[in-house]
Amino acid sequence: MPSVKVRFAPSPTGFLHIGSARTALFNWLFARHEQGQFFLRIEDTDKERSKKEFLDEILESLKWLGLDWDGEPVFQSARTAFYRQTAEKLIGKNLAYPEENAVRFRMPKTGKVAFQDLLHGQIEFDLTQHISLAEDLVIFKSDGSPTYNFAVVCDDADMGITHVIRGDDHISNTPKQLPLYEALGFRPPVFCHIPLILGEDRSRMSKRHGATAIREYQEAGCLSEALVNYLSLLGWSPGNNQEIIGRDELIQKFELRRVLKTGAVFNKEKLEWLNGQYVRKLAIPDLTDKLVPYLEKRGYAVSDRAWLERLVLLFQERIFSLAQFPDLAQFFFEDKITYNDEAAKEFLKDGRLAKAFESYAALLEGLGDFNTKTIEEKSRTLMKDLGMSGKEFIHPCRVAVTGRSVSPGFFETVSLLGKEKAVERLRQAAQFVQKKRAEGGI
RNA sequence: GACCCCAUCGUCUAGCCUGGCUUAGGACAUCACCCUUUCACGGUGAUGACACGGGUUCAAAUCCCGUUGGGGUCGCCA
Repeated sequence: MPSVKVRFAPSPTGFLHIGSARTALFNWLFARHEQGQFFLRIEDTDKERSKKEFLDEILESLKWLGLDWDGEPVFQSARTAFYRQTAEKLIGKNLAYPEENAVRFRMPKTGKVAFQDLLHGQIEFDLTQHISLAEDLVIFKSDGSPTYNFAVVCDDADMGITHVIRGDDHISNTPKQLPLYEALGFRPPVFCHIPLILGEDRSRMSKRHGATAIREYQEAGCLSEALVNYLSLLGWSPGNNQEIIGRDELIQKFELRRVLKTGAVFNKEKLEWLNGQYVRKLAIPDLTDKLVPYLEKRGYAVSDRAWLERLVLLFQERIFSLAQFPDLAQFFFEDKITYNDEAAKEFLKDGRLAKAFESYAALLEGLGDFNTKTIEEKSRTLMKDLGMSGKEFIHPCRVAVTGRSVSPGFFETVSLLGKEKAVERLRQAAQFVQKKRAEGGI
């Protein structure tokens, strides 16, 4: 039993597309599960459209996803001589011929081309009925470079690829490639055509459906393990009801035969949910490390690591992506806060507030220990003295201190914000409500 | 249009290969309730699907055929 050899063959004519990434993932998972090899082949025969920066981004995205490849990537642009020699052989046997500087392969004109697809079973094409198969296939362009279908066959054979796992949009390329294998005397690999990732309207996922570049997901604060988990569940499942599966477990459980034949619609909400699950599982120091770049991007520099980790702990349960963090925690970093209109309207209209804020500011100012427990105890005593309920007191105070109606636990927030800021903001709020009342209410 | 592929809740899916154990299971989303100082997390519950029509069979989501629907491909792009 020869060991499994698969490949992922991107063209550096764009970023790593989410659909391509899933194809790469299935190849990688299959190779690792079978303890085979996963190669990278760069299909850069299109001189016009191939760009170095695209290549760099694709490689970077693959690394980020954790899809490590074996050996060095093979570049088709460096193998023109090999393709040319192979084409010469065909010409020598009169199986191909030059025509206006291009070379065409004599396609068989009658009969059928059939193959066993690992997922679909027998697939066959009647050569007399399929329009695109009627013409002789161009294998070398007049600019001297090989065509896709030719280079693919030469390389897959030369690299000893045992399984070609690719999108099912390639099914129609297979009957063009098979006669080439035969003419060249190569044994064809096992083909496995997997379904595409679809957009909401069930057409192949593209930019108009939303983010398609892996990099965009990375930048939006998606965790790579969550994306890998999500992508693996698009068109495949372990067979039980398991939703959370890490990389190692994926490798262990992945079976090509369990891949579905139906295209799957990409669902952003479920990805977010899954990402949230992974965020929740992270150790605080790790999560903090991952969050720091997002803070820096916003210009929020934090020198007190211990404080930051306490803050991260407060938000770990409520963020779905890393990029949300600076927004949700904004009031911890900005000196000045502005009141959210709706929040102010709803929670800053109680006539007792000016006095309550003043008293509360004074109380906090006098506190020795500024920990959550002490703050909560003293705060509750104050509420009682003021004759206010928890809701009547806490909601307005939250708006006073954070500017919004949503935040982590109030007492934790006050504690972490620190005495100085909390007191200052409460006094400002006292002035604010007084002024508003003088003007005739909010 | 021709050729090819596909068809279970709105979405991702289990079950289909090896027909009965299925009043079709889980997850996301939605709704309700619980927890609670808000949001979120967590918990409980609800709504919700075998595209249709023929066969085969004692029995079909599961096998076969057709219809319909959707998608993909028809380049000297990859």
